[in-house]
Order: sequence, then structure tokens, then C-alpha cells
Amino acid sequence: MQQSQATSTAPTPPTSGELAKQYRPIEHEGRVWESWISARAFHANPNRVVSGEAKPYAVLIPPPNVTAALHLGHALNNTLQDVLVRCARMRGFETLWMPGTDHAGIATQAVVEKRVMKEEKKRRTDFTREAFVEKIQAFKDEYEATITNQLKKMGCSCDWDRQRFTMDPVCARAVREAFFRLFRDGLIYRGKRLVNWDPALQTAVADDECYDEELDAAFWYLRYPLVHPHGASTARERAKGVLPPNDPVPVTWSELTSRGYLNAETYPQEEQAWITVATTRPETYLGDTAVAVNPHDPRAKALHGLCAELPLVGRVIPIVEDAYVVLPKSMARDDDEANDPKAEYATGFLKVTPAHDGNDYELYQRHKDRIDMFAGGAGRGLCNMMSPDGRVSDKHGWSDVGDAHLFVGKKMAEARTLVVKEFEARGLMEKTRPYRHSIKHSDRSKAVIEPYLSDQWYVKVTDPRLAASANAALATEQRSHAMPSAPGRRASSGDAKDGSMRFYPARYSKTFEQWHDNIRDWCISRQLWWGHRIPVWSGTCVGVDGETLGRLVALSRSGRICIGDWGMHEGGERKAIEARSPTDPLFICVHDGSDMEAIAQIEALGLTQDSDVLDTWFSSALWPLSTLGWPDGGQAAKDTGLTDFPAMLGAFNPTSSLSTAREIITLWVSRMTMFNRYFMGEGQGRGPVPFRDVFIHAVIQDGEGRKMSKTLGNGVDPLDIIETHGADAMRYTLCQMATNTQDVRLPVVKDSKSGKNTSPKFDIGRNFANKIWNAARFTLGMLQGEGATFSKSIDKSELTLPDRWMLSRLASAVDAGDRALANYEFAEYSQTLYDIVWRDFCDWYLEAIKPTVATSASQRAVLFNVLSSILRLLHPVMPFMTEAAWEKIGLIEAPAVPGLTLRSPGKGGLLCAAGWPVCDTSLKDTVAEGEFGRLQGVVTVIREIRAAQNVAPKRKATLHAPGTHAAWLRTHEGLISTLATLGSITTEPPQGHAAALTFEAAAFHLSDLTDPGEVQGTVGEAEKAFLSKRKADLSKEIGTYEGRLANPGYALKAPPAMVQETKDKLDKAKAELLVVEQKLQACSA
RNA sequence: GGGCGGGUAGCUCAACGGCUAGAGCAUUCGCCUUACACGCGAAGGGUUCGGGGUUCGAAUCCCCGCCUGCCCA
Repeated sequence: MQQSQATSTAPTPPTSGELAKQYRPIEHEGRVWESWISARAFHANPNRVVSGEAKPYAVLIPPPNVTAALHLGHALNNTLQDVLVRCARMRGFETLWMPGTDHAGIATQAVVEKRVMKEEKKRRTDFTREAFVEKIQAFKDEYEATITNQLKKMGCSCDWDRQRFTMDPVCARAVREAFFRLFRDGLIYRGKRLVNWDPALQTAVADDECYDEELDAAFWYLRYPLVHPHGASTARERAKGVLPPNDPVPVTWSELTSRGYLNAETYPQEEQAWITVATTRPETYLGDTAVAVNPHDPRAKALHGLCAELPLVGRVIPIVEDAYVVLPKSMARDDDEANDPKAEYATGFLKVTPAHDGNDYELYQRHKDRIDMFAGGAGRGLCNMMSPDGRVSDKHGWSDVGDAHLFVGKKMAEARTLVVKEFEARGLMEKTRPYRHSIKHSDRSKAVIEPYLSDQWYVKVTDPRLAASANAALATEQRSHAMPSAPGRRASSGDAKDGSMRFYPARYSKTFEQWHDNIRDWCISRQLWWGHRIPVWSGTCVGVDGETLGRLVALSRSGRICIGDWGMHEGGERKAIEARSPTDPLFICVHDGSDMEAIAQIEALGLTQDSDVLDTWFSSALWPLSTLGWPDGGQAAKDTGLTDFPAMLGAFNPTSSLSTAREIITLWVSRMTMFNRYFMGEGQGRGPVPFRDVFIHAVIQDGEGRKMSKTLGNGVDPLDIIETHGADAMRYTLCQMATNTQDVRLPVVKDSKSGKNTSPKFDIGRNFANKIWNAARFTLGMLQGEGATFSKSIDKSELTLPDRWMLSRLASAVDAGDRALANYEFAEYSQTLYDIVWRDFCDWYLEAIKPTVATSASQRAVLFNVLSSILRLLHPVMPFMTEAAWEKIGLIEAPAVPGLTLRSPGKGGLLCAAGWPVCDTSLKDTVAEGEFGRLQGVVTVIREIRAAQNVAPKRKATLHAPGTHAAWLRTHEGLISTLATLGSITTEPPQGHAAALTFEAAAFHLSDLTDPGEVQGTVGEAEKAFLSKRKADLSKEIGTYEGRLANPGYALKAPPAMVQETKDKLDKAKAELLVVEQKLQACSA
């Protein structure tokens, strides 16, 4: 199977003990991956959690869309998750990383439609629904495989046996169950919503299926006569068809004049007054239910209590005040308003057509009560005057036709011409102005899109059991306002209910909280073919006789179906099924998708299944439940063959951490929280949270701060980077970039050879991987040399200074790394690794032990333990390279360092199963750190002067030290000589030329810088320059300290220890300056 | 419109009221020093966006402004 494939492509490790000079990822990644998989190293066992053998750690992958291959943002997010997961595994948690993909309804269907159009020149509607869904399914299989492969190439240690897909049978069952329960509990209802309607195809289309085209059009200025509102009662009666139309009482200009209406006196005083609206779609006036005016409009006050009357229709509509209305240019209050391009065309009066315009719909929502009252009842302010085929119609919500029947049945474009003609004929058309603007068209049919009111399904997330419960999940310190106390049982610590969810960085809790504070009900129906079809059958009660009714009630009582008997429309009246009239609409939700008997009975009544599918986020919202087998682990086990499925939910929900992007907080995190708490909380909404920690990672941008996108061509393909730099290099670089900021920039360059996008940043990771590889290689050489045995045990009192220093540094690094990871500070963790490996271990420790390690059995043991620790610390971020090195290192057996616990791996000896380093505080050695720090200081000074004097790198110079430092230098003579390339250290004064240097305010000299006779003329100059620079630095430093101490408040108010510290530093700098000045004088003399 | 970020070396970022504001890359100089040239040693490079305030002390906290980005409407 897979394994044989891998061994044929990836070479086996070299059989000799040596490692290659360079780390070449391609030679290791395949083999290492196979070793993990064949050991089932990533497989989680829920029974170990249930039995209490191990604590759980679980992460759910944010399921990538099957629409496209993964990009660098995915690479970042999944790297970070893998770091968390691998670290938890090494710490001994029973660790689950659940993989899977998302069906991504709109996006995937759109991509496939485009593909089919390109390849077959066919539309979706040229196929049956089943046939087309099959095509999408095939596309999904292809991309799911691509994505899975990418994740594996990155090294993601998911439990691959448990991979899910949001539309697979296990997830589908969760969707059915969730929908059924919400339907049953009254949390799902039907409501109206504006959609993009394609009148040619007679379907709703998504935003991304439309295009804008600029066209020459016009603004028409229509006059609406003003009337007194008592006509409203007539309108209301008329709407109900009770009374014949009455003529409302006109408002005259003289009346407006007396009301103080601007310029009213300039009109014929005894004639009926009017207001003028500007519109690009005059035909929609048939659906107007209000006129809006800006509250800052000087005319607004005079119009209080008045109404407008729609010509021909005779509908009396209210004038409402709303700040959305653009003031005409002449009334603009500031430059911004005056420069609004709409101000140029505005009259200050806006016709409000809520059923046919998105903005008007919003406006209607804000003034619902008043508009509805005039229209004759709740919801009647939405007047739909169009039929699905794009004709004026009085059958879809418009009933008060009045004298406007001449428009009925006309296409919208014809209606426009007619409306204009009628207004002109009545002297109500003030003027027309040409206007060029963009008009939405349907991609498929090219028809002009009509905003259209249609029935949609909603989840009532505004119910406190959902939104408020999500906010209650937040930890107390992350809440900005108190939550009402929970009904039922109170949360106690550890049960992961109220107050147990935290955001990292904490500021994102605000996004979460405010989203729920202002949430609106969630429209879950989508006019698509790809997705979970809404499990509701609808029709009327016609043909439902007593016997049938009895059968339905029985099905309902046994929980197989749920009859929507509370009035499926928001605000609708509750009505028991027995009390229904034959024309009442009937909605039946079927619990189990495979319950063919129930479905057959329902369909026999003429009821049909809703053709819409659920919003993709509905199934995503169930991810923490569905992937763990909810609602029926036993059935999930049967579906998948994973016999331990029933234990999963109990073992791993709530999960530990969720890592995702910012915009996902509202789309996904919110909904998972609401659903998990609702369904796990027995309908009270206070069940456990789906995850305790929510980590929000930064967004990767290109070097110019732009989002990476296909259209910009600035995206970087993770597989390209893995190919050129290796997976570890990519992972390390991404991890190192992952600061807790909002976005991070990655300069993108095009590789001249391959033409592919890459970034110089990835060299950081590649170089780092190579560095460790070579450190491991060197160590291996030291530990495998002839007679390179270990001491039986390590006696800490016998360790050398570098050993004690290195162990102390290691303990600090483990500490810092632990702290960083606990706070999701991945950049910090990476920096800690970089410093311990490169700066401490390679630059200083390895260099320091070179002369002694070959002959010291205890030093070799320390060296091994340190390297072993470092590989473990690095493993989560660079799993391949560390595992490959471990293939050799892991075979070595050495005594343990007291205080440093390194659990050796169980399963197959793999590093990924080895223990995370645990350091006792006894490893911290401040004396050794101080001593070694001094030593680094003197070595650095010597190196500086060697560089300044251009001393040949291999030349062994002589250090002349003052008596004050002689004893200390002698103690560390070997080390200093090695690190600073010295031949000898002496207290004798130098003979002939020597360069002066200062260390700890004492004068030192360095001689034997050149061969005799090879005296360079520039030597003196170089020394002078060196000393001058030192003098300048010291003077600046002294200035800083003196200024600080001269401030009277400093000594008074700053902590005394700090004041003393400043004084000490000042003394030291002054003393050194004295020496430097003396030397400078000597130079010049 | 509401909310949240960012502005520090040529570039990418640290510094979370106190070290002479630090790293890596890039640049310059010297080195193929037996683990590593994907490397080693060293150097140059900063009015911390502008202005005001609080404080003994501000890149950091507060206010005003400018620039820039994201999320939600």
C-alpha cells in the first residue's frame, strides 16, 4: 500500500552513523512521514481518556473548503495547530487533531459551474439536480485529496483515520438532528428576505454570480401629492377590501406656507402641494410604502403628520425621518455631504420600496411599526408588486391596485415606460436627468437583477438560549458587561460551561461579544443545489382527511416527524394541527433522512421537500459535535468502522483549542458556541463550550500589505516552498512570523528560474534547519568517536563551567518556551528556540567544549542530554528534521542529568512520542551564568580588537592582563584561548607593538598581531580609531547616567536598587573612560 | 457608521513604564578557522509618524491630528 510507494520514492537513511553535510528535506520527509503513519503515532484513543489513564487534548481543524487548494494562510494556521498538538502529545496528553473538509456550498457550486461552462459549454440548468450534484461531488473528491495531501506534506499530525467531510453520513446525521431539534423547539421559522432575483431563470442568485455593468440611464423626478393622514384609515380598510376607496383630504400650499415649509409661498396657494422623489426605477413606485426625509432637512418639521398619496394607486403612505436620506447639494451641511455624488441628484425625499430595494428594506426595518400601520398590519409594509417572471403583478403581495391596473401584467421595462407616460400625463413628472450608473446583471442569463422578496428559513439566534448563551461562555475577565445568571444549574469550575472560554489575543473577545449583542436572526436557506437539503416538506392541508391526520399525529408523537404547528412565520399565530383549515400552509420536518416511510406518507399528501439547501455554516457550526459522533456514536461507528466512535464525544468535547482567522469569529466560532451549548445543554443553552481557548492568528499579507489573492497573483503556494526549502523551513518561518498582531507581511518575490512566487523569508527556516542538523552531526561525531563512552552517571559538582552554563540556559529556554506556548505566542517560542540553538548551543557551547569533549565522559553525557532536549523542543515546529536526526541520536543511551527529565519515547522510539523536557529549578545556575557572561565579555572585546586590527583569523595572539585579572584568567585560560584564538595569557607587559583594550575598566593589551617585520602602517591608526570610538560610546553612556542622576526626582522617587545600579554603571563607565583616554594619549605621543 | 489593529534601522519584526531602543535579512570589511559559506568573526545604520499631556523616567500610558489596514453593518 502507501508504505511501499513511499520507500520507493524516499531513500532509506544512510546506514553508517554519519549524517549528510547539509540537511536536504526531500531526502527525509517521505521516509519520516511513513514512520509516523506506520506507528499510528497520531491516532487518538478516546478510551484512555474515558478510563482516566490520560488527560485529553483536542483540536478540531477548521475544515478547509473543498473549493481550492490550500494557500499560505492555511499553512500558517495548520502549522500552529500542529505545534500545539505535537507539543501536547509530547507532554503526555491523549491528543486528538481531527481533520476534515467543508463542502462550502456557494463557492464550490460556483467553481464547478464555471468549470462546466468552460469545458462543456453547459449551464447547471442543462442538467438534472442529481446529475449536477454528482459533478460537484467528483470535484470535491479531487480537491479533498489535494488538500489532504498538502496537509500531510506539511507534516500535520492529524488523526487521519478519523477524517470527516461536512456532507458525509456522520456529519449529515448531525445536521438532521440539529435542524429537527431547533424546528421542534420553535427556534426555526420562515421569514422574508430580499434576494438577487434573476427573472429570466426565475431563481435567486448569489452575490458572486452577478456582475455590475455601467449603463446610461436616468433619474426621474416624480411628484407625490401630499394628503392628510386620516386618509390612512381608508387605506387600511381599503387594503382589507372592506370599504370602497375614499378620496383623502389634500394638503394645499397655503397650508404648507402656514406650517413654515421652505419656499411654500412661491407656489399657487390654493392648489394641492406635492413633494418630489428622484428615482432610477420609477416602475417600483407601485410598491412604495413610505417616503423618507432626512431629519436635518429644514422641510422635515413642516411635514410632520402629513402623508403622500401614490398617483393612480391611491395608496396613502407615511413620511418617515431617517438619516440615511441624502440631503440635496443645496442643503448639505459640510463638504462631505456636498461632495456625495448622490447629493447632486437628490431632492431630499426618498421613495421607500422595501420589497424591491435593499436599502429601502433596511430603512423599513427601522420604521417598521409606522409603515406597517399605514399599510394595514404587521408585515404589510412590504409590498411586492412583481411576479417571479419579472412582471407587474397583484398576486404576490400587492392588492390595493386602484387605478393602476393598467400596469398589471406588464414586464418591468414596459411598466417603466408606462409609468413615466402616466406621470407626464398628470403633470406629475417634474423632470428627467440622464445618469450613468452600474446595474447588477446575472452572470448566467445577463438579465437585470431584481431585488426580490422571498421566503427563507431562519434560526432564531436572538433567543437567549443561543446568542446570550454564547456570550455567557466568555471568561469573566473577557466580558465587558455582566451576563444574566443562567437558568438551571450553575456553572462550577472545570465543567467548561459559563465563563470557560477565552480568546487569545484577549481583544477578540470584544468582537465575539458585540456580535452577539447586535445579532440578527440567521438566514439559513440558500438557493443552491450543493449542500444539505432543507428537511422540510411543505404544502397545504388540502386532502388531509381525519385518517391521514391521525397518521401524521402518530408519526409526530413518535418523534419521526415534527409538524410546524406554531405558525412558521415570525409573529404568526400558533395553531394546532387539528384546528387548521385546508388552505393553511403545512410544514413538516422529517427527523431521519432515511425514513422513507414517513417521507412517502408526506409526499402522498402532495407536500414537497424544500428545494433550498442549508447555509454551509449550519453544518460547520456542528463540527465539534458531528466529528465526535453526535448524536449517535454507535451509528457513526457502523458508518465508519471506527469502533471507538461512541467514546469520542465524552472524551474530547469540549476541545482544548481552536485556531482560526479573525473573520471566522462571527461566521463560525459564534455558531459553534451557540450550537454546542444548546445541543449539549439539553435545550437550555447552557451546556459545555465547544473549546476552551480560541486563538486568532494573524493574516498573511504580501510585502506591500495587500491580501494574497489569485487575481493579484501575489499568493505563495505552500507546496512550492516545501519543494524548495522543506516543510520544516516553511513551518519555522511561519511560526516565527506569528506575532499577536492583526496581520503580518511576507515580502513576495518571483523566482527567476521557476517563475513561481516565493519569499526570501523562508531562507530563515532553511538556514536554521541546516544549522541544527549540523549541530546534531557534530554532536554525533563527538559521541561516536573511538572510546567515546559516557560516565556512568552525572555528578553535577564535577561539571565544567560551559556545561553548567548550558544547562542553566536550557532550563531558561524550556521555561520561556512553555510560557510562550501557553499564551499562544508562537513568534516568542520560535525566538526562544533560535536563541538557545544558535546563540547559546552553537556559538558558545559547542565552541567552548571543542578542546575538552573528546576526553571528558561527563561532558559528552551533558552534550547528549542538551542536544536531546533541543531536538524535543524543536520537534513541534520542525518535525521532519528533528525526527530524521533522532533516527541516529535516539539510538544513543547516556546517563541523565539530575534535574532534567527526558522521557524516552514509547511507540517505536519516535521523537514525536518522546517526552517534552522538564527542568528542575536546580538546573538554573546564576553563578555559572555570571561567570560565563564575564568570559563572553572578554572574548568579545578581544575579537573586536582583532577585527579592528585586521589580525589574521588563525593567528594566535598574546593577551597581556593586569594583575587584578590574572587569577581569574588563569582559571579559564583554556576556554578563553580557544574562543578568542590566543596563544598565551600573561601578566608581563608587551614587547614591541601591542593594541590596547579595556575590560571591566582595566587596561589589557594584545600582542603578536602580525609576523615580525610585517609591521603595518595602519596599525596605529586602527588602534586610535578603535579607542576613539570606545571613548565616544562611553561619553554618551556617562551622559545618559549623569543626566538621570542629576534629576532630583530620580533619587527621590525611583526604586533605590535602580538608583544604585545607575551609580554603579556610571562609576564603571567613568573608570573605563579614564583608561581609554590614557591609552589614546599614549597612542598620540 | 460601529469595533479592532498597525506606523520603531533600507526590509520584516521585537522591546508589554526603567539595560546605551534590539534581532534576522540586506549592506560593508575580514575569513572555505575540520559541524555548518544555508557558515564564522566584526562593522555601519534609528528625531521610535507629528503635536500636546501625565510621570523621577514614555517607543510604551492619556488627549488631538496625519497615514494605513482589517472585521462588522
